[in-house]
Amino acid sequence: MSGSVIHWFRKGLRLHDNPALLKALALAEEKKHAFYAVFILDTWFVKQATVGVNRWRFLLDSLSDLDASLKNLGSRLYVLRDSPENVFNTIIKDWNVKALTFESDTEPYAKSRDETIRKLAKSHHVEVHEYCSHTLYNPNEIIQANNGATPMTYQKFESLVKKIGHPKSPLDSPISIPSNIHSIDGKKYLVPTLDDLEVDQTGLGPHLYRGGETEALKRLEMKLKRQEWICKFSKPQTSPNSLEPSTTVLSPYLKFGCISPRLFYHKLLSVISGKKHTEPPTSLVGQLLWREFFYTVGSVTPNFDQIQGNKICKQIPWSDDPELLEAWKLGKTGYPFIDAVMTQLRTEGWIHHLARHSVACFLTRGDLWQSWVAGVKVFDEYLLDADWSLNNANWMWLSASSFFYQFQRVYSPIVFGKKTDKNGDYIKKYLPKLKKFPSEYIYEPWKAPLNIQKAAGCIIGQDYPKPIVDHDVVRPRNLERMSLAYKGLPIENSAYSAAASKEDDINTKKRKVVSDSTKSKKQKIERKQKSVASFLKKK
DNA sequence: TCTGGCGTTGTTCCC
DNA sequence: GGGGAACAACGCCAG
Repeated sequence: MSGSVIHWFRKGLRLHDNPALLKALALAEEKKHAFYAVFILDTWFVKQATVGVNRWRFLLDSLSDLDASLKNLGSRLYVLRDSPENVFNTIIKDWNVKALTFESDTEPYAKSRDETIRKLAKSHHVEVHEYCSHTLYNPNEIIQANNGATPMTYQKFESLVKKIGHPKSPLDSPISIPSNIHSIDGKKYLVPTLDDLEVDQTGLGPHLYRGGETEALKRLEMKLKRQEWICKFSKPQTSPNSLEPSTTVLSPYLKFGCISPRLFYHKLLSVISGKKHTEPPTSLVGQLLWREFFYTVGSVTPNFDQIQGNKICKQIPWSDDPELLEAWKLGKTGYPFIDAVMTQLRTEGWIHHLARHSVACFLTRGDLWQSWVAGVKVFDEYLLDADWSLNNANWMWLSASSFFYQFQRVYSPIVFGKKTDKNGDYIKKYLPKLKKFPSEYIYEPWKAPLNIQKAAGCIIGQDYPKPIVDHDVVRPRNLERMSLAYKGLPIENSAYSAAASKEDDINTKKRKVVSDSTKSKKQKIERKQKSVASFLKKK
C-alpha cells in the first residue's frame, strides 16, 4: 500500500503562493502517494483563546472556500477536530503518512505546537517540509541583516529590507492535484458550521466581509483598479469614521492567509511603477512593511504579549478596574465617538486603524489607565483580523509602552472624530439612540440642554451613559503618571494623587457625574492645576 | 560617551 | 479653512 502526503493548512488558507502546498503536491506526484489537504480545528483555540463569533464565521467561510477550490481540482479539505498532536498520532498510522508540509509560523503557541509535531513526525519517519510564506520575508533573514539585533524603529526596519531587496515573487496556484487513492469516508471531516461548533451566536453581526481566498482576490482586484487612489494612498489622510471603510479591509484576509502578502506587494508595485506615488511608511506598500516590522519584532521578543518579562515594554503600573474595562468593551463610556467605534468593532469585526488608535489610547494612557494587555484581549476576541504580532505591537505603541514614546500626544475622544465627520453621521449609524441629537452636541451629548435631550428622545444618564471619566481631568493626571512611570518612579508620588487625596479633589471621583457646565469644569481644572502647582512648589 | 535630529496618524491657537 | 508654530518632551540612532 502506497503512502500519503499531507499539507497541513493553518494560516495560509489559499492555493496561490503556497510553497508548502506545492511541495506536497510535487512529492505526491513524484512518489505516487495520495494527497490530503488537512485543517485541524485545534481544541486549544476553542478552549483557551477567546475567538468571537464573527471571526469563527470568517474562518469557516475561508475553509468552505478552500474546500470548494480543492474540489475543483478533484480533491477536498479534511477538517479534523482535536489537538494537532492527537490528530497526527492517529492519521500518521491510519492514513499511512510519509510526508507532511506546512507554512512556518512565528507565534509562540504555534512554535511549540509545530515543534511537537516535528518530533512526532520524526519518530514515525515522516519527512517534514516547512516554508515561510505568511510574511514578505523570513523574519530571521531580517534579524540577520541587522547583525542579529532586533530592529526597533520602522526606519531601521526599512533600511534593512532595502538592503535585502524586494520580496520574492508570488507562486502560481496548482493546476492539478494527484487523485486520492485511499478511501476515507466522504461524509467525515467536512467543514463544520457554527452550530456544529456550538459557538454562541448571539453576537453574530452583519455578514460584511466573507472569508476566503476567492473573496480576498476579488477584493484585491477591485482595489487595484483604483490606480490613482493607490498612488495617492496615505494612511493618515484616510478617515477612521467614514460610513464605508476608507482603506482596503484586506487585513482579515492577510491574517488568515487568504491572500499572500507577496502577491499584494507585487501587484501594488505593478500599479505604482512609472507613476508618481506615495512612499512608505504611509503608502499601501508601507502598510505591508508595518505588518512585516511587527511580525519580525514579535517573532524574537520573549513575552511579547505581556508586560512582565517583556524587555521592550515600559513597565507602567496600570490600574485594574473591571468596570471601566467593561464599559469600554461594550461601548458604554459615555463618549459617543469611542462607543461608536467599539460598537462597530463588536458587531462588524473591523474598524479603521485610526479608530483603533483612538480607543486604545482612551483605554490606556489617555483616559481609563487600564493595561494594554486587557485591550489586546478584547481586540483579539472581536477583530476579524486579530493577528498576534500586530495586535500586541500596536497596543504597546498606543499605550506608549514601546515603539512610540511621545506620550504627551493624546487623542481627544471628542475632537479627533470631528476632523473627518463633523456631523457625527458615523456616531448616529452605530449609536442610533443618539441619532436625533443635533450635530452641535453629537460628540458631547451631556452638554446638550435638557430640552434638547428630550427632543432627541435620549436623556443622558438614563438612555445613554454620562461620561465615565472626565477627559479634561484624567488627561493631565495620566500625563503626569506617564512621566513618573518613565522615570521609574511610583505613580503614588504623583502630585495629582497626593493633592487629590489631600483635598478630596476630582481625581478620586472618576465615576462622578461630569459637570454640565463647561465653565464650572474649567474652573475646577484651574483650581486643580493651582493646587498641583502649589503642591509641587512645596516639594 | 555625548548630542542633535527625528519620529506614519495630537491639540490648540493664530494668521 | 489650511498651514504652521507652540505646547512639552519621550527614546532611538547616527555621528
